[in-house]
Amino acid sequence: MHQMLAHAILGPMIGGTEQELVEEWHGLLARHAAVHNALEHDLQAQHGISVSEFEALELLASSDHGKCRGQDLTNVVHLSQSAASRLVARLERGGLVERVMCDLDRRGIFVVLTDEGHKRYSDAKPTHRSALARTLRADD
Amino acid sequence: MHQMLAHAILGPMIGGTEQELVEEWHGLLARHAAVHNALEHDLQAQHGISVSEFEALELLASSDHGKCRGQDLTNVVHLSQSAASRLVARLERGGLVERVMCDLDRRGIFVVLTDEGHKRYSDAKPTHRSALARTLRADD
DNA sequence: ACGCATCGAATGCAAGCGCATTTAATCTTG
DNA sequence: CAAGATTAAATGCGCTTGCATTCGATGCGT
Repeated sequence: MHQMLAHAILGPMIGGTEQELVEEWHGLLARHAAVHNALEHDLQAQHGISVSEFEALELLASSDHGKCRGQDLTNVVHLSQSAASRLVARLERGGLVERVMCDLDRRGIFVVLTDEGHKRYSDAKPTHRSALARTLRADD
Repeated sequence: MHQMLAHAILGPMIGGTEQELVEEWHGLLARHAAVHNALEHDLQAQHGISVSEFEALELLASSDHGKCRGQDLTNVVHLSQSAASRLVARLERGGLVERVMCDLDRRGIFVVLTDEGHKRYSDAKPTHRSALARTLRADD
């Protein structure tokens, strides 16, 4: 309560009032939810893929030969290792990706973008960018 | 590809290069994941509540008489209506909250913070703020 | 006052998530 | 070189989520 007064009287202090931290966090939450929901809806409706799946495809498309190690995917998608594993399994089931054995380290795998996967990514990209442009700057 | 060159040669243009939108989105994703994971871990480990549950308790604690309409909760937690309903059910099961009939509009409910609920919120609050302070400014 | 659209909330259901564990391959150390 | 530690990935499990639907209550137009 008196924190709101301090803010009103002294103006926004750029340091790190508890009040300010909470406001920044709520802003981050709202912003994230808005963009994520829009992306999820548009990508799902128009191309049948989720946000995480798109991020995975994007990493692959920007990689050499459309291939990358399974672990690199895990780092990118902000998901647990198990969830990332199942994400690859889904993409494979959908024919967007293939899993190939890694010769040098036979524990690991390579995830490789198929032609169909590359096409789906290219198709989805404008939808993705458009949703970003619409929602990322909408509420400033 | 030429987008990266444009960025390197012309410098960051503050308008809305596609490249810039994507970078801003990835930053938002990373930031959200970092803070959310830390909050979720700390709140769960030390107080047995999730981030959404904490947000709900915080709304209630800041409301008059610790009561608010079910729909107000839905708006705050960035969850679907059904998920919010189950969230209240969980909180009720845990004894942190009670559902009471709303007399004026008997479709709706009031969600009321119990004494135990208020205590759990007060206990969790420092943990929450501490995690925010640690993660929200950590990676600038 | 009646019937119909709308609203607030709850619930069946399938899918996705994280945690913990498992399996197999690789690295380390004595 | 053998045994234990470590790593990459997959999987069983319980929980949470969103979508679609349902149910009762309310508001509105005629």
